[in-house]
Amino acid sequence: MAKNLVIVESPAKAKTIEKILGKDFLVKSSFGHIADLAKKNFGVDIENGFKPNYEISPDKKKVVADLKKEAKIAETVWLASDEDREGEAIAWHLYNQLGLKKENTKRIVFHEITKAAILSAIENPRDIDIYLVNAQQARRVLDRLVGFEVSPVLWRKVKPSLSAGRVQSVAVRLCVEKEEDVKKFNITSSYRLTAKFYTSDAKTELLEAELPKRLATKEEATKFLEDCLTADFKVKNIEKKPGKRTPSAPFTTSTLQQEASRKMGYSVSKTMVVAQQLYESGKITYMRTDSVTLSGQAIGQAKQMISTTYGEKYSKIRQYKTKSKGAQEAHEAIRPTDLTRSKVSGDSAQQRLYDLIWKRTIASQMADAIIEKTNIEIEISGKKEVLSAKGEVITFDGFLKVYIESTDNENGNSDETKGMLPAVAKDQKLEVLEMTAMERFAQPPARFTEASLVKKLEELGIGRPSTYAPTISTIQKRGYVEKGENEGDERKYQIVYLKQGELKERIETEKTGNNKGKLLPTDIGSLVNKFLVNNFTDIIDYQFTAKAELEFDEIAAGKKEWNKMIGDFYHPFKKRVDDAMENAEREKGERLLGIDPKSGKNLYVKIGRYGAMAQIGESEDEEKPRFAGLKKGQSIENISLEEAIKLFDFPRSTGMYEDLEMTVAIGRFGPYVKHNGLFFSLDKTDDPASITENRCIELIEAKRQKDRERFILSYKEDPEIQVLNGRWGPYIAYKKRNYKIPKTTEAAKISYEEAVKLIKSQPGSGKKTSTKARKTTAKKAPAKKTVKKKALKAITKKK
DNA sequence: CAGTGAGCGAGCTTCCGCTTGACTT
Repeated sequence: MAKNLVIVESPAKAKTIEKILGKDFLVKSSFGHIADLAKKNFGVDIENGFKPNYEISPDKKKVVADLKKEAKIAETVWLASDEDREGEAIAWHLYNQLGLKKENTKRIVFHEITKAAILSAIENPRDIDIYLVNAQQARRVLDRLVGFEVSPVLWRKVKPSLSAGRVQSVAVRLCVEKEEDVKKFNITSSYRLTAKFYTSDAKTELLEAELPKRLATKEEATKFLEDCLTADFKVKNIEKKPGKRTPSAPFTTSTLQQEASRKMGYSVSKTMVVAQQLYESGKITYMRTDSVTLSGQAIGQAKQMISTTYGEKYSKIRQYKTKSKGAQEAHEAIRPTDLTRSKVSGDSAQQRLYDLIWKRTIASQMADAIIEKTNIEIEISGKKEVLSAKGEVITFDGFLKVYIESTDNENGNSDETKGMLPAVAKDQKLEVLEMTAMERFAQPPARFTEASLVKKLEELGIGRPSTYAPTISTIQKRGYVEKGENEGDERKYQIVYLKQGELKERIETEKTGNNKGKLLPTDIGSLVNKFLVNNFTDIIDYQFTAKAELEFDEIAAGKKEWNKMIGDFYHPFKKRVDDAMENAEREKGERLLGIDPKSGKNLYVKIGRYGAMAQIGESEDEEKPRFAGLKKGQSIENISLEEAIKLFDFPRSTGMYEDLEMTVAIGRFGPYVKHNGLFFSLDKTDDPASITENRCIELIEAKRQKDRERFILSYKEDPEIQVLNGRWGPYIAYKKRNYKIPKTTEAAKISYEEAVKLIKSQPGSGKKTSTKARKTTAKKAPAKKTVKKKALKAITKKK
């Protein structure tokens, strides 16, 4: 039996630490937070100083029971959760929920998992910092109040099941406003003038130069080239300037997500899944961090590695400081646990992500790259304008030997790719090969990608490393934003050029407006944002979190009561919630498109209970209006009358199959074929307006084939029991519930008796209908809730 | 989960941060 119980947050960390501490220590994990505000009645007692009502999270009951058992028999319990606000709260909840005693409980912290750091932590225990815990309670309660007060207003005024929150609503706002900027942007064009010269009679080397300013119109560009037809060119000046480049700091969660997105095209959640795998197999340090700090041991190892592999002059020890506000720095930067390991085993995603992390870490401890910048000015006889040729030569590569950071510059600007310039002498005459004036369009602001939105949120101090990926997926799941799929449309541009003493013109095309993978606000997203901006300006203010953080800091310093802060916020806020509930206009985004030619009635588009829809006729009329949902990709803002009229062409009969009619319609989940009471989804490439009878049959047969492949076994004794192939391997399906099959048994050989045994031994999973039904029937009359609501209202009215 | 959309009124939805499994298209 171990004398000491150490509790950390992550199980992978527990394993490592147990090895370091040896047999007198049992190291267990809490798996993050163990307690949270109750879900019902806000989980906060608003009338009693916002007293939180904590309960053990349902999925942590087992963990807590286990920890309690171990704590009881341990001589000393060491609470070793992270040293930040949330970690302190975890320690406090553990203390309370496990019923620990002050005399044998110790709070310890460490920022890196090394023997020295952990032993030193054990030497220097402290008490739980209740001020820091209070700051966390304030944060938690604030988020609950904002989320659970504002969301119901949206259900009432926009659409059910929507959500609002301190973090997600700002994320949506950023996307909506970016889109407005893009729409407002005036795309102008100008002419970029470039020239190519021979630098010697041998005509072997070319010097490329550019006119620093743009020419406004085609006329101006043509005039300029005409002037050059007879001009002489001469090197006016050569200037050389030294420069350097410095490596970036080691990865944090946010910068790792950005680089993995730019270099490998990973979504932020993909990056986190792969990083977690690397972490769990001990290859990298913790992947949810806002710190750029490397441990002394890692820095030492890097120095050693770099010196032996590349030479001493490539090594430069660097300590980085975080630039992001609100960073809590409970961990190290993300780095390989062993820097001598430049490659790891694992699948290709793991190898690539590891490679990225390894290179970034090593580069961060390497010398600057030294470059020489050259600028050659070229004179045009008879003109005052001067052409400029810029070049860059790396004289010492330094960190560039292993790592080059990508940028968000999507146009691959030619400025970025400068090379070495051919040797020329001052006053040397140059022979022109060609001169080109190319029409270039101004670039509208870049829309956010998942990763660039994370970057922006981090800059604003909104959200935490553990929530960036979930936030990005929440705003997509709620339908506030979606990823663009348009790879761009063709655009023509003009070129005027000078070659072999002649002036010519031509037209070329390029792709523009590529929004693939960019976050675009949906109708719902824009509408919800409009509603929130109008009614809850301060909550979705970009500074709201930053201001709250200042107050959390005061609470953590013991200079402010946390419930006082919440009270100061809540009372005016609640007034606006009530006001919006009562007086705010319902936000439907209604737009009159025109007249439906068939009925002569008005055709509208608006947001309904289930999303964007088109409507023919008036809701107030005696005759019910006709409705049709908008297709994916259509929006209230852009849809034309013609497109909207087409939506009412469904359901449409497409023919017969097996003596039964097939109809095509557009449902909640997209277009489908209905046949014999069953539904078959159309492919993305199928157009419901023109799909043929044969194609419908094909779809039906394909689905049937797939269902057959899913099937493995059934039993004579009870045909309701089936062994099926699912996304995660074989499972047993019985009466709409699903049951796991142990990995050791072969699915195809399960006997009826075994199957029954498996079903009996498990609660089963799947449709929640049964549990939900139980819940609702067991619930008593709901009178209580409404009474309480009314009582609350009366109280607020009095004030 | 599969043709909803008004209204009657029930019951439900919802937050952020800390962590992994469990999830069954």
